[in-house]
Amino acid sequence: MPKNKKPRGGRAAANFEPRYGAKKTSFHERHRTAPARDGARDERSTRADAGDRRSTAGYDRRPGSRSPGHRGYRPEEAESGAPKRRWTSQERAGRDEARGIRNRAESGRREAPHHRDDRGAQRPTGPGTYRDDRPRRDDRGAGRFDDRRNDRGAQQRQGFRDNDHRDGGRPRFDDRRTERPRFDRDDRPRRDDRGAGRFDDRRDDRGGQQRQGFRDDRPRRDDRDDRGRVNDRGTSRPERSYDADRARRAFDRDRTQRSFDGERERPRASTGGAYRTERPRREERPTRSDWNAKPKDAFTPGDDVVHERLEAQAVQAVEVEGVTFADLGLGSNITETLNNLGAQTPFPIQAASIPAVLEGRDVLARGRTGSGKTIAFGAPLVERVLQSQAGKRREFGRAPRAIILAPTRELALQIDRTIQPIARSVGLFTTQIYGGVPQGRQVGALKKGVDIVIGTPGRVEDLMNQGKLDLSDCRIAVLDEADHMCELGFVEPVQRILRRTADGSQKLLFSATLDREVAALVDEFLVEPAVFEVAGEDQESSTIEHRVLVIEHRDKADILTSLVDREGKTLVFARTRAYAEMLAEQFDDAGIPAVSLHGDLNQAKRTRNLEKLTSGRVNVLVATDVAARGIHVDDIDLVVQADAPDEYKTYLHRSGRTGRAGRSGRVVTLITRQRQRRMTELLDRAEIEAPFEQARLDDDVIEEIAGRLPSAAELTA
DNA sequence: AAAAAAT
Repeated sequence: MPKNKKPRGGRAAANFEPRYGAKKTSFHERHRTAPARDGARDERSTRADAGDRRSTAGYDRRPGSRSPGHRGYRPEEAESGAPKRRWTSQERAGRDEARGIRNRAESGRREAPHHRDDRGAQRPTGPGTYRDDRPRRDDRGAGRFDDRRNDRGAQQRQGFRDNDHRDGGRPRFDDRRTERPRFDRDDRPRRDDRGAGRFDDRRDDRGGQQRQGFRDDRPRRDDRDDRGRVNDRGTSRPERSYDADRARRAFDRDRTQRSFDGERERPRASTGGAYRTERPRREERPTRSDWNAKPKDAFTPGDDVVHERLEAQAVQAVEVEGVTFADLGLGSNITETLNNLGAQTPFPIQAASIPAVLEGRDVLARGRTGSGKTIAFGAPLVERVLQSQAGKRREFGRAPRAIILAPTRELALQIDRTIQPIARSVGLFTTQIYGGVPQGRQVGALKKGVDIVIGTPGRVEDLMNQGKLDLSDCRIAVLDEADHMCELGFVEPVQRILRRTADGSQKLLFSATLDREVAALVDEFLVEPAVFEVAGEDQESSTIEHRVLVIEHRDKADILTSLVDREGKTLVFARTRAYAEMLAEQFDDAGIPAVSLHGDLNQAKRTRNLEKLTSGRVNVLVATDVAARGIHVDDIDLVVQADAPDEYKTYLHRSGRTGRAGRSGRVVTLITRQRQRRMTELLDRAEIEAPFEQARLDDDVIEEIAGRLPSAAELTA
């Protein structure tokens, strides 16, 4: 029902006093209806309006209907009250469901709709008890993150050594695009899986699996590819003329700008050559005469091999020994701050990307979150902003010079906690721009003037559109978790934001699983990017132990409780918010303090719950994939996947929450028999070796994983 | 399915 059809005002209001879904009434509305009521009742009713209208509506006209302790107790309701107090179908459903749950025993007595009841109806069914009206867990204790910076720095750096991602050694980028003149750009058709693993001489076979997996995971892309190929041959060009035009315009502008952008001093042929492939690629592709008609210099040689050169650009840890941050070109204030953050000497990804960023180049880098990646882009970003402002006064209300985008609010917060001290050490200001909190403070900061914005796409775009955030002077844009930011739903806001940054702005794309998914952005926004990754970040050198438990679905709830009933910090991943919430309550009911983290919680609670795990006030956090990427909590020694992920990348990111800082970590994934095949394929794609074990509730495996029994290895040792 | 704006 459209809102404006709601009965309102005058007689209508008098007859329908408990209005459907009308939770709030304005002062004016209430007083417009006043004449239709009798005085005394009106006064009460108005007071009631200020509270929960629905819970009192319709009851107040009969004396004695609100006797204490019997809220909603109304024996006469059936005769006189019912016609006026209609329930929405949702309420009715909730009531019926609730009655069912209570075996109808109490249905006569408790008729008032409890709001929680209808939630119960929607909750996922699962083993284990689940009571809706039970008082919620205690959420007292506001969490603050602030003072952990120093620790974090150190841990981040150490974490560098562990293996966030499996695909570390493999170039995933498709170079196909490079054969196409940039003017003829359609982002989509370029992506093609073929050859994804081809350059991986170590595992040809793997490559094959990977490619397949790539398709399986993303049918959407396949569609595009298929369509794209058709388009490439010019048969259905008009189909996407709109997109193509838009992209082309943006591109052309960008391109022109950059070609003559002396200030950026982009290395062209010379450095580009360093990233050039020696062997011709794409032999499986037919020649496109229409493309060849384009001028050769429409695209640079460096472009066509960025992706392929990934592996060759892998930075070896040895190569950076003895190098200091100062050597890389960072100023003394920044260097000192990095030291205070626990970063004495650069790690490979930093050693590689810092000079490139300082040169003004666009950069693509793979490096796990919390591995020094934040510093890898953050420190040179601060340095560059500083240089670009050298000699200038920092004006009140100046527009930001750099923006960093992250996929979740928690990650944006975390990035700011690392970058803010670096920025402040040279007198620059950062601010967080993300949703779920009032705009006031953020806008206030922008008004005063901020140099570096760190945020999530939604609020950034919101403020942009409100005219409160001006990115036109933004010379550097960073995408953290760039591949994720290129997924459906994210990529469009991100593109719109990037388009509003200064012409020719420098782009930095970072992720632990950087793959061809970023091609759309790379094609539009990056110019001769330098591509880096860290050698040796593979699963063989990982400190993470992976296991898969094949279980009966009916045992799942109890097995989960059993797994989580342990000493160390445990992070449980669930696929949906509702299930995450349910599991947290289930654990709590079982006497294991647990909190949840997902998008149904308000931001205060999200922040607080995460902090509870960080601080150790609870040991169990049940989260959706909101926590899969970037979230850095020390000492998580067990990751439980209550639901198996659908994508290998998700598996890698989730499991990367443990095994940090060289510590050991365990990842256990619960699946049912039917899922074994899919799981095998996923693990293949991720190049993870994990034994599958049948497990029942009281099996030793579970005790062992939870750490209540020594493992076989520990026994023999 | 989740995330990312608020209403």
